[in-house]
Amino acid sequence: MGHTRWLTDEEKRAWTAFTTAHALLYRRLEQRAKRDFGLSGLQYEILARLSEAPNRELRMAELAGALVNSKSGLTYQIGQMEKLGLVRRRSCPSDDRAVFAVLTEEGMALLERAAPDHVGLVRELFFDVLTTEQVRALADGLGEVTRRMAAGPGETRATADGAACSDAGVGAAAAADLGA
Amino acid sequence: MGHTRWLTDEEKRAWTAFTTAHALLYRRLEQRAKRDFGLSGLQYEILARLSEAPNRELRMAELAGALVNSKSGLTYQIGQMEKLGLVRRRSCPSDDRAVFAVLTEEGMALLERAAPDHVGLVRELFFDVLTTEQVRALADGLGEVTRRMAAGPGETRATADGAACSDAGVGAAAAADLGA
DNA sequence: CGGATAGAATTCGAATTTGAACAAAAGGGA
DNA sequence: TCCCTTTTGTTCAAATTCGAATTCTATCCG
Repeated sequence: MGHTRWLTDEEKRAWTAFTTAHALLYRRLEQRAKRDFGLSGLQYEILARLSEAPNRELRMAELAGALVNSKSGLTYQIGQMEKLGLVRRRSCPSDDRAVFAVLTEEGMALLERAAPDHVGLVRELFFDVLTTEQVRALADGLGEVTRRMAAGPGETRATADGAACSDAGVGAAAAADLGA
Repeated sequence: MGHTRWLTDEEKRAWTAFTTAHALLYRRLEQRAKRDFGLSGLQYEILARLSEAPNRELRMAELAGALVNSKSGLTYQIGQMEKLGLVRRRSCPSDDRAVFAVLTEEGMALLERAAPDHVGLVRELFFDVLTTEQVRALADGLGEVTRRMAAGPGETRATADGAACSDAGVGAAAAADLGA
């Protein structure tokens, strides 16, 4: 309704920094991962997410939600990675509609090789530049932004479901933090 | 060299929040702009950047640098937008290699219609959720991150050049802040 | 049970993005 | 002036992404 409240100079500065920093960082990370390990940015993220998931596996929809990617896009990428042997598909016994993407040993091995570089770059370009207060502000502020958006509408809503369809108690409680 | 310094829990939280918040925000903004005005996210950004530039025009390379996009990608998009009449190309008299992308009246008019929604959404989803301290931390911290990355290596380096090739003193000193 | 509705993933064609190769022009010495 | 290197923007094919169907399954309710 009422007229628009435009951004103040500082808000504008913050917004530009936010979007630009993200774009530059993502580009750098992707270039590195591609050059040294043949991984696209999305592929790295997929490996990382799966490595942290309970059985190193996630349902397609959950994974898509976590990555904020379209379902069809994920179908495509998982297909590519399956060809490469980094991931395999497993269908769910109790729900024939569901499909799990499972990290293979090869996939895990590749992630373990790629992660140090990735994390090193993130540290160098991001965390080494920020103060602890700034890091906390980011975690808190952007965490809240994320939480609200995830709750509200939008195509990308988590499926909730939880730990149904579990394959077996293979243990392997998650993995080291190769996520970032 | 030395072994990797992995991320602390808080760093991890910050990094996830940073990437996820950006992805969710971008998606929302793009959906809106597309649905209501037929503009992709990149197209909106192009309009916004041009509207703020000295003569409502920028050289292709400068624009690509500012948007953190590839040159070829920009060529394509400017082509599309030229078809739509939102932008036109102007070549530079003093340097035959250079090409300016110029915002047309139509383009400016469309931006003026789209900007209130865009900014409104940014405010609602982002700034209304953050405290002033958090906004400052973002602006300062991520601003510094950006500055360092822009300085260092990477395909996306600004061309510096400045205000050569100016067409004429058409005035129209920039425009309102439709940027964000 | 039967039928309607919703959910999960994939398919498919169109649009976009990417990166390498290219053409054209500027700039910089010898 | 004549090369040689750099800068600019475009072109092109291949890879990726997007979104609207499509298919198949589950779930709910009478």
